[in-house]
Amino acid sequence: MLDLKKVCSNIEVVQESLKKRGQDIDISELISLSEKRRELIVKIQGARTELNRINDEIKIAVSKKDNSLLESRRSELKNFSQNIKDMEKELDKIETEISNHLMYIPNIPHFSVPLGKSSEDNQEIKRWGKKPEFSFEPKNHWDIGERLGILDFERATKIAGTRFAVLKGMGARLERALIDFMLDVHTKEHGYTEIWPPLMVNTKAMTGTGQFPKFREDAFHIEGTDYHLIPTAEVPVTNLHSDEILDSSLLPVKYVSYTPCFRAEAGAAGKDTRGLIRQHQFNKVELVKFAHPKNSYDELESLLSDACSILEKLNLHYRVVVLCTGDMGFSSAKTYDIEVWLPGQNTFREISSCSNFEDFQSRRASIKFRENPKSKPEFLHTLNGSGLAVGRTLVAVLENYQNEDGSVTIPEVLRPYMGGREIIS
RNA sequence: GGAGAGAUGGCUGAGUGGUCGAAAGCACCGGUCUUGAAAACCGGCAGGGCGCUUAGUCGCCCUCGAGAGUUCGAAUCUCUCUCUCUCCGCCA
Repeated sequence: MLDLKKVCSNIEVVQESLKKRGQDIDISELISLSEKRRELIVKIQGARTELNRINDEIKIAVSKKDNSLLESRRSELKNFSQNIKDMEKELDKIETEISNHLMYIPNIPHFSVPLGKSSEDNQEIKRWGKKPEFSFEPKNHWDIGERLGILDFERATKIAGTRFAVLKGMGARLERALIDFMLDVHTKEHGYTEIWPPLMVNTKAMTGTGQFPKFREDAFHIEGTDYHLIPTAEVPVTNLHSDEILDSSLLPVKYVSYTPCFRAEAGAAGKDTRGLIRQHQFNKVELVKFAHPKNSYDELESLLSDACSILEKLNLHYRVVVLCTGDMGFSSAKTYDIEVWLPGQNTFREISSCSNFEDFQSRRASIKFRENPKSKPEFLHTLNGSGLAVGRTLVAVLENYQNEDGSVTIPEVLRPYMGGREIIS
């Protein structure tokens, strides 16, 4: 959520930034609502001052037992206070409308974000490692996995439906190994604190991080409750500190959280229907930071490098792109995507997305910090990034480490997590 | 699921219709004292919004879990909701 005051005093900047995102939102109504709000508040405050003054007279009348004065004031005030209540109802209506507007306005892109319309305009800023060379035609992960008996899509369909998978034997073990490996790296080498949160959250939490109200359709909802399956650990972990004021000496707060993620994938019909790439349920290790506004972009760079380190340890070829203004997520001010090389599909695929939300989420969820004990609380900056998407990492391992005979070599760093095993065959 | 109790500032906790945005204690911050620290003493210390001819050690307004109601006036009375705790039952 943007700051109403800032929107009103920087109308052009906001309108311009919406255009950059390819959004055609007219904010003139919001501006006039804001004007109305201010006028009404001034009126109500004046009336209340008067009301409080007359009430003080009544107190005196009561203490002096002056009943005639008391009676005359009473009838006078009854209408007066009703009038105030009516104005307050009107104000409430206006404020609801204002928030309805603000909740649907995306974040303003950081000045360093390249201008563009779609993923075509994203800019590659880094490339690490080399494409692996094969003396044979590399296969898709679903072919590799099904032949090894470690991936089963058909039976998953039977018990749930499309966009689900069953991992079996060494497949399930590899998934678990990846989770464990990632958590160990981030907690032991990068200083993140591990969090195991609820996998279902309420509407308030979903609104705090920006999923709701605009993207309600993307989440699974438990009927008859206010519980929603989390689409990412970002939601519970960021909201961990909602309605809190943190001491600035604690910043940055760094959390890592492995959770399953649930996405309805509404609007993705026909996309990535085969394989593990796009599932209704997948595992992800998520990095979340609460940072001081003055260095949140440095924190974004280190978050990105923390995520990249996992791919480097696994020796997987990848590139990093900066998302352009038109391709960025709703809440983000700047996003890097990490894309891993998938030889079976002869392409780079997103495996992590690292964003700085600045104060967009912290304003919604009310997460503040205090510079020193005497200063006013300010909104801090929130960041997060996948470190990494586990299912897609498993895909990358299968496709990059496949052998001609259909077996898959286990990357060295994972072997301790696989009981010392070197190969899946 | 059944029965009961409760929700007040960073924390503990007083407050049952007006002078209460709120006692007291703890924590924290500043000061006096001290070679330094502690103790003691003094002072400060909730969040949000609006205004301004003086942008301030400024003025005003709101907020005692949330919402609605009674009343001239609600932390205090009534109703609804949410959450927490205790006991019993059930259960991974």
